[in-house]
Amino acid sequence: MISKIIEHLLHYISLSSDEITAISESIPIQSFSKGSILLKEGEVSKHAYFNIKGCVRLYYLIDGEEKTTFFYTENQFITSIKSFTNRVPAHHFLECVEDCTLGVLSYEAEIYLLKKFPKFEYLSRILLEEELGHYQDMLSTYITTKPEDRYKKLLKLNPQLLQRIPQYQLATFLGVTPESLSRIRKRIIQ
Amino acid sequence: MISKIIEHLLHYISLSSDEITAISESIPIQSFSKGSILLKEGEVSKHAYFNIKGCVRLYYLIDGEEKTTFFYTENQFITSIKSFTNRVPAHHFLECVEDCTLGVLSYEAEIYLLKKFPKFEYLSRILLEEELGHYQDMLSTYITTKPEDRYKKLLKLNPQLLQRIPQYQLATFLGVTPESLSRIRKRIIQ
DNA sequence: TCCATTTCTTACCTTTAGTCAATGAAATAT
DNA sequence: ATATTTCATTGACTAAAGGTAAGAAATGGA
Repeated sequence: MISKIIEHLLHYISLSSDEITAISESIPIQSFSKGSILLKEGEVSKHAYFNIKGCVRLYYLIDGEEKTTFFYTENQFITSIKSFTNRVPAHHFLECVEDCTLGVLSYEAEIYLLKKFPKFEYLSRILLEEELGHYQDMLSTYITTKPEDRYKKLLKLNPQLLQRIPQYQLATFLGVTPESLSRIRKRIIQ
Repeated sequence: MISKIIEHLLHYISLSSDEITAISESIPIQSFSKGSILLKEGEVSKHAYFNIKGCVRLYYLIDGEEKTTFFYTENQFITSIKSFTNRVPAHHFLECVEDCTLGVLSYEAEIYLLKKFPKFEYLSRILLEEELGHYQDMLSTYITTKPEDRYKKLLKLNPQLLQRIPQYQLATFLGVTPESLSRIRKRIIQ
């Protein structure tokens, strides 16, 4: 089977067989069981990941409470960009919410790929532009809507996600406590 | 005087005199008076900007209310990335909060620069990585803190900004109404 | 300088979220 | 299968934010 990663990248760029080989060899595919920690607070992120299957969440540990700020699902790149590119400790955790199949790109492999195939600079730029667009949208959504609206939006645009993650993780992702999300759900149904 | 833009870019990359000339010619410097609208909701963003002097805010018009989601100050790039790169209408406005001096990069000029100097792909990637890092941090801050904490943080880390922008714009940026920000300020002082 | 406009503050009341504790449901492990 | 732990809901109370309206302060022109 042609890798899911290659398939995804072909949406953005054409790839020679050399390039496909290099990518396949540089980004090994690994399985992680539910609950696996990909990155701990205080560690320097050594890998970026491409999510082939499963769900990974990004969370902060603040006063003993986990605050989820992102869920990565199929066909998304998972990067703790500041830690990964600047080699500084991360302030968050990455955890598999489900059993996951991920492409694993080490820092060294990224450097190698970018050096060997300058074309990948273009690809990186395009992917980053897309990712940045998502983040601009998300930040705007946070500033301009209330938790209830964000829940409704998620319910409408991404109902499958709600089936995959526990509600207490969703709650902090929406910016409220689990109790409040429970009340929001109650309010909406009636 | 060497352009502020060149000066800024030299933090990331070395530039030949050819490259400096190309950048200088592709990114003309323009003045905008306070209140100027750089981008309207519904328009396709035709320019990216580099902020040499002044302050530009990004805001949404929602049910007749302006909700500010970003303030761009000196040495920041201003891009409505989704609209600019995908040639689709923006959902927000860009407005000068002060008299501004901006470098203006048209879509065509960006294409030209990237084509003529492949090295700029690298530069773009680095700048985007940095920008994405900021957005990841901001999103996290929004999810994990309350408005009062965000105000205190801004007061500590960027007190000058508070002197430059009206409080009702700051309020929506913090995710509250102007009245609530007024109450937060009162709470803190006492 | 004065007037008009804009911005900020305050008061009152309503709505929503946070906190803490208890209970019930669901998932997990042995 | 049962026991244990984890998760979701609910209630009672507290804290914070929203809505509305009025007035004070600041700003900007003419």
